[in-house]
Amino acid sequence: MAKNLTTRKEDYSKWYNELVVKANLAENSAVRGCMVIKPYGFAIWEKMQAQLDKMFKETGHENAYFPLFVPKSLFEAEEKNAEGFAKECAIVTHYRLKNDPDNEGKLMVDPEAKLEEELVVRPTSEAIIWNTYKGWVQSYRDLPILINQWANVVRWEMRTRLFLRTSEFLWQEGHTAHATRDEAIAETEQMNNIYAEFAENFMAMPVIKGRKTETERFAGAEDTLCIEALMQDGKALQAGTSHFLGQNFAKAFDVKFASKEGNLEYVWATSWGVSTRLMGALVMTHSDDNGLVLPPNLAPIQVVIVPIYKNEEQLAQISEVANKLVAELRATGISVKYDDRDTQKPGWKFAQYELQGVPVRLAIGPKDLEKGSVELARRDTLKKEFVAQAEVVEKIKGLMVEIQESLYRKAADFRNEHITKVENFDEFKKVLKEKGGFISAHWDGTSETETKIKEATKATIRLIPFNAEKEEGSCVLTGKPSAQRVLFAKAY
RNA sequence: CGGGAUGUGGCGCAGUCCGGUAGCGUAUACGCCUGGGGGGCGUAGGGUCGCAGGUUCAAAUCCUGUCAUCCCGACCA
Repeated sequence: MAKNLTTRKEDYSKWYNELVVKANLAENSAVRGCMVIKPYGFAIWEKMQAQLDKMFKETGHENAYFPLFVPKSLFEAEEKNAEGFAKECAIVTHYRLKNDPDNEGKLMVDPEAKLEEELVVRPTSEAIIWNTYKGWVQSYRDLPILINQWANVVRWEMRTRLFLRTSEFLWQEGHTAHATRDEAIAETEQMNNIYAEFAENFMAMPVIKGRKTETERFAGAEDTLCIEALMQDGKALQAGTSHFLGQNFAKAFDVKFASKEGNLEYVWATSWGVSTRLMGALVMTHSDDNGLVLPPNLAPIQVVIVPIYKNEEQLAQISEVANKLVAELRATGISVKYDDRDTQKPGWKFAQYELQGVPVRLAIGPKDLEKGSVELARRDTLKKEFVAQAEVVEKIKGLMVEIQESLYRKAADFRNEHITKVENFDEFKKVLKEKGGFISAHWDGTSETETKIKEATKATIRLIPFNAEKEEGSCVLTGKPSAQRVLFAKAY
């Protein structure tokens, strides 16, 4: 069993940090706040990317790429957006180094190489993209523009954690331009739904869809939709956001088009994104004290086969069976690894693949050769059974679906058990402290109340859920009338 | 940026109070035995003790500064 992993109960955040490193997902780098995503972690990210990219393209989007640097004058054009990010921007001020005359062998910034205009390293790309779109749009015939980019962005964070919050992270950002308000709103909703579908069907992570309050809204947006997930420690995590930007950026960057009727109008905009933060969400949704647990739909290796042998002849016999299974499994689209390295012991391999969350493990030894069986172990339940070699491919095909569903169900049960309705503020504080999770409560709709609750409890309104029934009530803090419950939680 | 903690072979740590030849576990390399859940025995290699100053005959140890990491706040996807 995983020897050195701190348990979730002992210290959840330590467990997370250790797991990310020990499962070979990522590690800290020599650059403060920036991580190295290791091959195994990147393979999971690539699977996420591939699926999302497919979903974006199926809904008519195309990929493009915009610059890393944003001239300060462009950055500040949309004031609210600029203000929102101002405090966490990295800025390029110079373009050259030179030998330091006072310090042999060292370099210094050449003071004569100061840029006339500073460049902001993008914390998000609205500014540079809208400046570009200005040149692309003249007529309603040029619309809509449906573009996505896969990129890195930099937000100078004070406290960082692998995947959850790093100064540089990878993400995709979609930026669309539309002729009408309704069309842009529909796009915003569509993308939020795509995120939800991805989270639930591929990450096996249940999410709640809803709308952000004014305080939590994206800087520069008129409306922010989101999906929120619940982690095993009872904290919420924003897993994706989709913004209706109204005409804010069109006005800031003067992006107008001639409508069918011949009027000059500002275009309507959306932007939407998910980041490598999803990796953190994936870890914290399913994994256990033995290590990572990956849903089959995102596992880089879905099945691993470990031979158990005492000598070369045995290995040769086992490999014959194993290679046949590999071929059969691959033919059905299952990714499988036959780990016949002689440099590691079987027990070590078991532990390692468990730590790395491989959904299904097969072990084949001399006894199996006699019996025509294999030992099959499920990562999610840790249960082992012997399966006839002739039946194992069918069995695994079924398991891929079953494990995927089972992980989702388990996470959904946990999530549902951790949505608690409360009717007054004492109850609110008690539930937050003792149970955690989402708290469903009435709210009077004001930012003042939201802020007071945040200051008193550290819980914020995660979202105003879409699926909530309309229910008259009174605000949990002020007692003022409220038409709907909202979900509060402490958040990542 | 404030409060706290920690920096010692690749990794995890002891040694620091009370200055006197740098140690343990693990990992690595080699050999043999092993092989159905992180194996056993033996041998070997590997450390300017975060960095820079200072005190001292002598500093991992004491003093000053500095940097980094982690935890708790403020900020945030």
